Amino acid sequence: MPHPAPCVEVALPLPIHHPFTYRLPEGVPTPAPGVRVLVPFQRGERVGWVLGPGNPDGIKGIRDVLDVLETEPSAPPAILALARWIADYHVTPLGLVLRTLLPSPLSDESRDVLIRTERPVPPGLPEGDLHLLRAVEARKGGATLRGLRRIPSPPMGPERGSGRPTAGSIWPRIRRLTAAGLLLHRVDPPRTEPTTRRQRVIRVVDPAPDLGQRETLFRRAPRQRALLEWLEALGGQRELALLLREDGFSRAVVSGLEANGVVEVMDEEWLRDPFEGRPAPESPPQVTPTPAQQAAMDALIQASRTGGGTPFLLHGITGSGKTLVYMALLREVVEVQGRTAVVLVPEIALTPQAVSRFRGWFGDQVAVLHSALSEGERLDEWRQLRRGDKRIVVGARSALFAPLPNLGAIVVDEEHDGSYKQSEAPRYHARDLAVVRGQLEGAVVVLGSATPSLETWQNVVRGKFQRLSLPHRAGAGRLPKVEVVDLRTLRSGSRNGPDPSVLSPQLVEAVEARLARGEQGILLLNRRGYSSFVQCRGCGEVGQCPNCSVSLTFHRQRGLLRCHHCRHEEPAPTRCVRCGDPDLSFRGLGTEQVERIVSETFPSARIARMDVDTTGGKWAHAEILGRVERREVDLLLGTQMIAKGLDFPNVTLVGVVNADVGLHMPDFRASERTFQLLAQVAGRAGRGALAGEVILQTSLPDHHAIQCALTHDYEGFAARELADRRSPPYPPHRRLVNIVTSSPDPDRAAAAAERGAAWWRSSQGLASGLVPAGVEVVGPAPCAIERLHGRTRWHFFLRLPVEGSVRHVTRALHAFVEGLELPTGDVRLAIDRDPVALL
DNA sequence: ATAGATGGCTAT
DNA sequence: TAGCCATCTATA
Repeated sequence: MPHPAPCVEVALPLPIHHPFTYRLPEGVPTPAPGVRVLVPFQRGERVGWVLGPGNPDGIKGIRDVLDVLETEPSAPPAILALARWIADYHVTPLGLVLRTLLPSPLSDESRDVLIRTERPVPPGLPEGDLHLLRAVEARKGGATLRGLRRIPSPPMGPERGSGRPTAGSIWPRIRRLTAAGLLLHRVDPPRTEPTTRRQRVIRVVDPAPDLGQRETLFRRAPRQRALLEWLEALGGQRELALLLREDGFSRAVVSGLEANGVVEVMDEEWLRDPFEGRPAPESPPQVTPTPAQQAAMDALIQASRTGGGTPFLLHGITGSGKTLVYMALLREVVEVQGRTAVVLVPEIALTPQAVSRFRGWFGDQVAVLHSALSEGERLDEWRQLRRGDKRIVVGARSALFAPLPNLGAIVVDEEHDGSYKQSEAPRYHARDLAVVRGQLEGAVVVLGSATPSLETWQNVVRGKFQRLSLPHRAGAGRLPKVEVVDLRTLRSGSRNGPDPSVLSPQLVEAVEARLARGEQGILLLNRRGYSSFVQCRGCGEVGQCPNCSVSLTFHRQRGLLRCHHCRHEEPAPTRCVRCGDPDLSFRGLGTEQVERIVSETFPSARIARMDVDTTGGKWAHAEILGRVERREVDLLLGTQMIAKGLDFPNVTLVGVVNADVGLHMPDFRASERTFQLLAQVAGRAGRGALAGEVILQTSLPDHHAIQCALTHDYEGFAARELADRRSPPYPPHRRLVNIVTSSPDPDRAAAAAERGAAWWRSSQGLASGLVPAGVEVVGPAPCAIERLHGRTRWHFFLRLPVEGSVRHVTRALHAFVEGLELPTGDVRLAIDRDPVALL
C-alpha cells in the first residue's frame, strides 16, 4: 500500500480565513511550524508559513510545495502562538498577521512584468489596448501588473472612468498584445532570499605567527609584514574594500598573506549600524535611587525571578525617573539571569537622546528598531536578536514581535500613548499584546506612565495589575507651577503687538523673561499648517477635500491646501472657488502661523518648529532636538511631538497656545487625550535645577481636563472621567467592538452597516446562543468622518461587559465575518476591537 | 486579493 | 456578436 503523500497546512498572507494544504515533494522532510515555504497559488507563486501537517482528503488538484525557504522558522513557536492569538482575537487571517509581525522582506509574491517591444503600434488598435501600451511605455524597464492596476482607466465620457482603477479582467488584453508581439510578459519569482549585504573581510588567523615565524615568512615580503601589523593594530580584521582603497595595500599582498595561511578572506554578513555617526552614547549616571524607585525596582526584580505574574503599572509623575527603574529590571533580567527583554516606546519618543541612553547602558546588546531604518537594516537587527547576539530590543509597536529567545521582561513606556494601536488589520494594541506575550512566556510586564490610560487604571483598581508609584520628581527637579489664561477675556485687535488670543500678555512676558535669562521655552499647539480651514467671507464656502469629508488645511509656505487624511493637495486659492470673492479668511490657528507670529513678536529669538511638515527627512527630528540640546534654539514650537519624553534641563517655560484643540473631537476619549497631552507637555518644564513655569491658554478654564492638568492631579482626573463614562457606558466600563463598513457608493456602505447590525440583533435572539447576553448593539450611523479616501463610511458598535463574554464574542465575530452577506461591489468591512477612537 | 466563468446589456 | 460590466466562485 502506498504511503499517503505527506502534506502541510500553509498560511498565506491573503484575506482568506483558512489555511491551504500543499503536498511535500518526495524526499522533502516535513518543515517545522513557522517555517516559510514557497508555494504555487493561482497563476503565481507566494511565500507562506507552515502551520503543521495537513490532510489532503477532499482536495482535488492539490499542488506541491515548491521550496522550503529556511531551516530555522522565521516564526518561532512563541511568535507563532502570539500570531494565532492575534488572528483569533482580531478576526484577521493568520497569514496576514504573520506578515505584519515579521520583517517585510520575509514575505513576498511573484510579480507579472510587462515589457514593451520595439514593434510599432499597428493602426486600428482598440482604445483600451492602446491605453495599456501607453501605460507600459511610460514605465521604463518594464511595468509590474500591480503598478498598472492602480492607474486610472481612460476617460470615456463625462462621468465614466473618473480616476478609478481599471475594472474587469486585463488578461485577455495582455494575451492579445503579447500574441501580436507588442508586449513581452515575464513572471518575476518572489524574493525568497532576503538581500543581506555582504562584505569581504580579511582577518588574521588565530593563533597569529610568532616573532620567529615572522622572520622567516617575511624576509622577502616587507609589505606582507606591514599588512599583518596594520591589521593587528586595527584589532585583527578589516573590510577588504577599505584595505585596498583607503589603506593602500595591493590585492597581491593580500593574496600572498592568504597563501601563507596568516590571514583569511571571508564573506561576512554586513551588520549595518543605524546609529553610525550619531551622538555618542550616554554613560549610566551614578545616582542613588530614591526610596520609591528602589521599592519599585525590588518588586520588579522579585517578580522576574518568579516567572512574571501580575503585570505592573509603574505610575510615576513626569521627571520621577521611570527610566532608572526600567534599567534596574533590564540589568537583572539580561545580565544576572541571562534572559532577554523588549522595551516599547511611542513612535515619536525614539529620539537619539533616548536611544543613546539605552546604548550607553547596555552597549551593543541593544537592537534599536527605529522608523528611520531601512527594511534591510531592520532585518539585520531582527536576525541578531533571533540568534541571541543582541538581547534587548528598543522600538515602537512592532518591536513587541522581536524573536527573542527566553524572554524575561517587557517594558511599555508611556503606555497610554495612542501610537501603540495599529490602525490597519490586524488592529492590535501593543500594550494589551505585551500583557498577552508576557503571560505566554512568563515575562515580567511593566507599563509605565505619568498619565495611565483609564483601562490600565481600572485594571489596577480591579486588582488585575499591580501599581508601583513614583510620586516625586527625582533629583533637583520640582513640578512646575501651572497658570491658566482665559482666552475669553482676551479679544483680538485691542492694541498693537501680537494678537492676544494667540500670545497673551502673560505668555509674552514669560517668553521675554526666558530670552533675557538665556533659558529655553517650549510652545505647544496641537494643530499643524497655517490655518485649518479657509473660508470665503462673501458666501461662507469652506475648502473641502474631494475625497474626505474634512476641510483642507492651508500651508502658507508651500502655497497649498492639503488634506491631512488622504494627502490630497491643491494650490491655495486667491479667491473663492464658488463665488469668486477675493476676501478669504484663514481660520483655525496652526503651528506655521504661530511660528510667524512668534518670530514677529520676538525678532531676536532663535525659533525652531517641529511638526510633521518640518521633520520629513530621516534625521530631521534628531537634528532639531540636537539644536535645542546645544542651546542653539530659544523657543521650540510644535505639535504633540514635542510633548513626549524630551528632557532638557534648561527648558523652564512651557506655553500651550490653545489647550482646547482636540477637546471637541467627537470621540469619547477627547478629554483623556487632552489631559494626557497637557500633563505630558507640562512635564517638560523644570526638569533641571531651574524652576519651571507652565502657561495654559484656553477658552474652557473650568473643564476637568484642564483643571486637573493645572494641579497635576491624575487621580482627580481619572475619578471624574470614569464617572463621565458611566452613562452612556464607555471603556473602561465596557469593551467596544467598532464595526466599520465602507464603499465608494454611499448607499452600499449604509446598506452593509444596516445588514451588519441586523445580523447581531437577530442573532441575539437565536437559540444558538451565539451572541451572549449583555452585548448591546449601537447604531448603525455614518462615521464622524463620513467620507475618507473617497469612500463613505458607516459604523455600528458592540458594547460588552468587561468580564466574561470575551471568548463568546470572539466566536460570534468569526461567525459574523463568515456569514454576513455584504452588498455586491467594492464594500469593505473592518472590525476594530478595543478601538482607540470611534471616528 | 484576484483570476476566471457567467449572464445581461449595448453599440455595431 | 464582440466587448463591457457586474456578479459570483474558488483559490490547495
